[in-house]
Amino acid sequence: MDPFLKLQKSLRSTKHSLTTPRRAVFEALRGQEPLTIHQLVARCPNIDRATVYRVVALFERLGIVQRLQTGWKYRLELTGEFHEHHHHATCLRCGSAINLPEDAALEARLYALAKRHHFRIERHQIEVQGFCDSCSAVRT
Amino acid sequence: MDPFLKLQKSLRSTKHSLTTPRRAVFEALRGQEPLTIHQLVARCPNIDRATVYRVVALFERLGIVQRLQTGWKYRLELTGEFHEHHHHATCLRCGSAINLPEDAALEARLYALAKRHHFRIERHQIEVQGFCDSCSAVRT
DNA sequence: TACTTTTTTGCAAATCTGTCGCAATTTGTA
DNA sequence: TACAAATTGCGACAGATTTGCAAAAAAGTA
Repeated sequence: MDPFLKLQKSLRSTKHSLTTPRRAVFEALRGQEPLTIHQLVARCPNIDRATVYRVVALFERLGIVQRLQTGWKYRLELTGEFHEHHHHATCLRCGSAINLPEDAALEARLYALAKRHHFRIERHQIEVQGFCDSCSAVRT
Repeated sequence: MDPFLKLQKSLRSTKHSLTTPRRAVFEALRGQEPLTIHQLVARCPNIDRATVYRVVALFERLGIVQRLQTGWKYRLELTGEFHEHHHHATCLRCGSAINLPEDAALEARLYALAKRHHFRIERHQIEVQGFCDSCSAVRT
């Protein structure tokens, strides 16, 4: 389903409207990499900083956006519903970030683990740090 | 090995001393759940906010502490070396954070996935959001 | 369409967070 | 104990995030 329609639907069903600022934030986040709030504000021209914060808060509440801790500062990105779900692997040596695709069996185990602890998962993120192919070689 | 001795060793080997503030921060973080910086400061009586920030920065550099994104604000906790490794589940409704224990099979799958992508994992974190037992009930 | 009601937004002010310089205090060492 | 180096507390600050409120935009209704 088209992410845009999904956004509309998600807003409608919670009695919110699809306004210009909300559309702008959504578009800005559709790019490849997760953005810092600073970058996000920069990519939403003519939209007040306070409004961007308010839209992000709304989107987080609706499960449209999630924040990740990448090193020092957090970054924002669309959740799996609006963006292909994947995991993030960051190289400790060169700093590059690659995406690891979803793995159904892995997710299944995670859900089972949570269930054993009476927790119902709605979303999840997996972050790994290590060495990418080329840096693995260099590091000996 | 006793976590405390480990801390001493870690500090010594990098020419840092085990001072009162550092001991206090370490103790505060040994509790069950990860703490927000605000909670951490509150649990270190008579220790200046700036000092707590400085200790946390030092501990992060030494790999003693790591920061997690649990919902809205980040939280701090001891790394696997000083604390048993586990995953975090944050309730979207009440905001509480619980720990899910390590699951060997799950980790194995994650490592295998990374290996298929030529990435060598050194560390990882898994964060899940959803509803805790009591909030699951309320939400119906 | 014209009018009313409800949501959103922009702006400015207020509040938090995290950082920095520096003098005073504590720790390590001989 | 005395000296040198490391660490802390305090006050001041820059940047991040939130809030109140009036204006603007969107939704609902006749």
